[in-house]
Amino acid sequence: MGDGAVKETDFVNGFAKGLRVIEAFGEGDRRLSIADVAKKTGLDRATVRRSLLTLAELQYADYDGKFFTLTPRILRLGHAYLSATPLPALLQPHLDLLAEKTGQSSSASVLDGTQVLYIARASQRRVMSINLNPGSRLPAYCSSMGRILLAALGDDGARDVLARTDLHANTDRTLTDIDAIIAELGRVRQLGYAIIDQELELGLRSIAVPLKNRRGETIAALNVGAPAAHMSLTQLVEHVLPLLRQAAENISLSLG
Amino acid sequence: MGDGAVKETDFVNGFAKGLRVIEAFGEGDRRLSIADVAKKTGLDRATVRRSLLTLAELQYADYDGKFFTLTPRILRLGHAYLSATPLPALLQPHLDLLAEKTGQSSSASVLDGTQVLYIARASQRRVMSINLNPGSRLPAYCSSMGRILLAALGDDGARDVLARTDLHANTDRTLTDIDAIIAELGRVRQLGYAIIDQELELGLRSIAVPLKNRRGETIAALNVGAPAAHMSLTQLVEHVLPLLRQAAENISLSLG
DNA sequence: TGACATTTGTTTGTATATCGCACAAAATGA
DNA sequence: TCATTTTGTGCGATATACAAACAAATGTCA
Repeated sequence: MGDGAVKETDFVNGFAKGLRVIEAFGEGDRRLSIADVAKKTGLDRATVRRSLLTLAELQYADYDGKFFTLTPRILRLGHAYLSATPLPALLQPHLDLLAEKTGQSSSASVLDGTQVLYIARASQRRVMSINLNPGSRLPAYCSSMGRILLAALGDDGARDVLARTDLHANTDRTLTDIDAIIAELGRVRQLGYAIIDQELELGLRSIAVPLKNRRGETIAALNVGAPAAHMSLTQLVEHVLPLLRQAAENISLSLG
Repeated sequence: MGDGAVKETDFVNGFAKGLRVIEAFGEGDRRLSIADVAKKTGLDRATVRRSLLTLAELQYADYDGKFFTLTPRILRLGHAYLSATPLPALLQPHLDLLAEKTGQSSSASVLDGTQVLYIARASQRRVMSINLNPGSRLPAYCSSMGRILLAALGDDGARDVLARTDLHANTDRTLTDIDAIIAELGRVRQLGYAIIDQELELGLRSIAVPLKNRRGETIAALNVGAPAAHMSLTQLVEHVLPLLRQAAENISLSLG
């Protein structure tokens, strides 16, 4: 099944398919029928049905005879990561402080495929039209943290990711040309920070810096996002950037 | 396999076992060997091995040849719930506001078995020795939101849950006698709020109120937690309780 | 150190469970 | 009503679980 090096007998198909079924609830509707999930996942309806009934039996999902919905219990799975991994817990108080000092929202993320994956967040106020929390994903190519994480991959690595990305213009400011983005990543590397000015969503600006371990490797990105009406680009660089860098520095030190 | 009404053929064992494997990472160490997980879950080593290799193949886990660790990608699963369910997103700005007004942490939770399960949280400062986030769980019998949610079950329902709970004294103030807790739940019902004064952890107080839908059913609990040194019981009731009630009222209205 | 016991990871054989297909039944809509 | 979509169900082919055996690593003690 896998294209990797593992033997077929070392792979549990039923488990892998079940995980795809859970993820089918990620985008859009929370109430899905068996046929809905089958369409979204491309799995056989009979297989989807068994997976969903398994989730319902374990109370990870509710079933009203027609539609399935995930229950909060499914949060246990992500929590297994959040509680066991030191990084998110370590970041949280620093993000809280950043949010407090700037009066805006502050987040941390890592790269997951072509997307930025939020691992921690402190929100002072809701800044975007969508709700962000640990587990949320945004496209890397047009988010400030994504630019930081792509820049850390080097030109070749970044180009690989971008080649796999669906580059579309969320606003009329969005960079969608690979070479233009690669050039921007060079500036990001040189300056040590990335700024996104309404490329993801009109009215939203954000600035991000890398979080590095002792070996100088970028292990995550930190950002502060603000409504364009609240923060000019100049303010972001002059007022927020020093705070971000300070936070990154403090966190790096406590990484030990 | 299940003890419910589903037929055996409608249950995917491999999936159910894989989920148990993921949850094995929830408590304690983030680096687990095959044997570690087998011990924690009670599953056969060979079965655990294939589940873990499946997770690694799908990049939900890393494997260094000896230990497995979950990757942030596992957050996608919990996010499937958070992004698809309106309640957590609806709650977040209200919790943010509560945290800002009180200068403390504010959370929302639902009951999951004998435990309180956090579905949203706004932290001004870290108040507890442990890190809480969506997916975190605390025992219901000795937490303020737990008392609210147990009270909503009625005496019989609450007694059922408590009978299944491992009641132990976290501090010398913890109520561990079922009848004493049931009596307290009566007061909670009457007053419309629950207060925990260092029953869960020394130095921590918290106050919670129910969040009700239009039919008057309790669908979640909201709380504010504070270090005992920052908030007296009187302050909680006189200053925080009105804010909590106001928030619950506002949220109820926006439930439509 | 070296022999022995324990633990761990991996493989194998076999009974059993699961998959995906094809079809039946039920629901939905024109 | 009929057409369409969705759900439920036997069935043969295949995949998986379990137990047991094995190999490798690790720990223990004289």
